[in-house]
Amino acid sequence: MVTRAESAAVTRRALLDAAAELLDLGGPAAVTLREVGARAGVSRGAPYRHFSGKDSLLTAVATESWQRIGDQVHALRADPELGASEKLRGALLTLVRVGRDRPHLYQMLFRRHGHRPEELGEGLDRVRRQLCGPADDPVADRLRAAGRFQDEFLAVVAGLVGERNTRHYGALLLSGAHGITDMELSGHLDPDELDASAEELIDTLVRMVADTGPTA
Amino acid sequence: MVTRAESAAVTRRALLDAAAELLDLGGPAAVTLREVGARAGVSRGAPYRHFSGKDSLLTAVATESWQRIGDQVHALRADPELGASEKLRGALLTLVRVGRDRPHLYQMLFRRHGHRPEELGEGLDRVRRQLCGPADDPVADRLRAAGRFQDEFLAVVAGLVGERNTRHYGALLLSGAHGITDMELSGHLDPDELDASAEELIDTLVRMVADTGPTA
DNA sequence: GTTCTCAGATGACGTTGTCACCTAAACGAC
DNA sequence: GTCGTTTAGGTGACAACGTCATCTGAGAAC
Repeated sequence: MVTRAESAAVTRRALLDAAAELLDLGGPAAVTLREVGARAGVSRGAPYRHFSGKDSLLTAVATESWQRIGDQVHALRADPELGASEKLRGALLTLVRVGRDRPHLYQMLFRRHGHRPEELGEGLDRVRRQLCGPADDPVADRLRAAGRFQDEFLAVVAGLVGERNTRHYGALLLSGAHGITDMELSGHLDPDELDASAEELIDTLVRMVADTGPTA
Repeated sequence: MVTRAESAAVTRRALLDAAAELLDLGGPAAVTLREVGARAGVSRGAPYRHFSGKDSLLTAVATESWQRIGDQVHALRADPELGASEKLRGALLTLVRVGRDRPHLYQMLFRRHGHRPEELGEGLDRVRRQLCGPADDPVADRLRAAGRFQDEFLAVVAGLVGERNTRHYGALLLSGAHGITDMELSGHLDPDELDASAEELIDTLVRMVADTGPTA
């Protein structure tokens, strides 16, 4: 016999997996609640028993990905065979790797929420709900998971620059790695125009911070 | 009397303006072809006479924005009262300003296209068309407009680092500014966790490049 | 055994992007 | 001027989507 809680957990897992798979294949537009339900072996309305809507489901997928990334940096931080700058390089390249392997998922990691739905006329209720509505639960979870990753990352940065500069240079390094990844994914790092493999850019960034950070 | 070409150009302009306005108000989801048509004084199907679809319309809006940004950097580059590092700082802050003033438009500037629509099963034809289909004309225009901005930007960078390093450090600076902007917009630059106003981060970045770039 | 609870199924509704078809006015050739 | 052509724009229709109200049936609580 299968308890109800067990079966619900299995379904929830299957929904998340199906959503992640469809997201990888065709981006957010390909994540149809109908198709997600079908791949999870349930019907179109079933996801609403586990998530408040499509946005919430996609946000949950992003949350799990942030947790995995945080775990990876945690493991990398504990590796005794790596030096401080190697750990930092590895942590930054983790973002690049996720971006290359799963570009649509990467986009979800940095999705914006709730920007200026101020004066939307009288219609467009659907859009307003989408922007203002579920901005409480799942988004907060995602930012919390991202915060855990940032804590791990800052611990790595602290090994390279002084305690006093960790938060500032951590933000700079993180923004830099994200920007490099995002520029590459969006096709704005044209090799004919810019001398710019992501790895070389990150190496330059790490080197500059290692040279400047501790003494600044 | 109004010639047909004039009236069509007016309509096209009105469509672009309406789309940009709706984009600012509620993001891409709020840009409805029906509402765009209504605000432009035409009907729901009229936009298809000027753009191949919704994606093409939004891409055209982004293209115009890249052109404006390129013009701004061009004007800033010609300003005789600014030093090299001030010009660079101003160019980078241009991106930050666009991101803050018009976050949804900023997202369109770096939108991805055509990622892995490989094995999408038998259904989902709509998604496949959306990913593979109009990836020829309007996207190329957008990247061309962004390239013009990059040329202007690289000319600014060349004033700070040597000719030999311009393309590499230009890519690094551009990626850095974009990453900083995008992290701020997506809520990942928590002031409690990271010591990170966008302005300070960009100042640090410019200072590091100015110290390291010319000699590397 | 009876009642409650809740995961899931189903029908329905409104909205959307997109297309096929139609209309009429500007245009070019003569 | 007239006549066919071109084309911006309007309209009807269709499928797909997110979402909700409602129903059903099986585990859980007593």
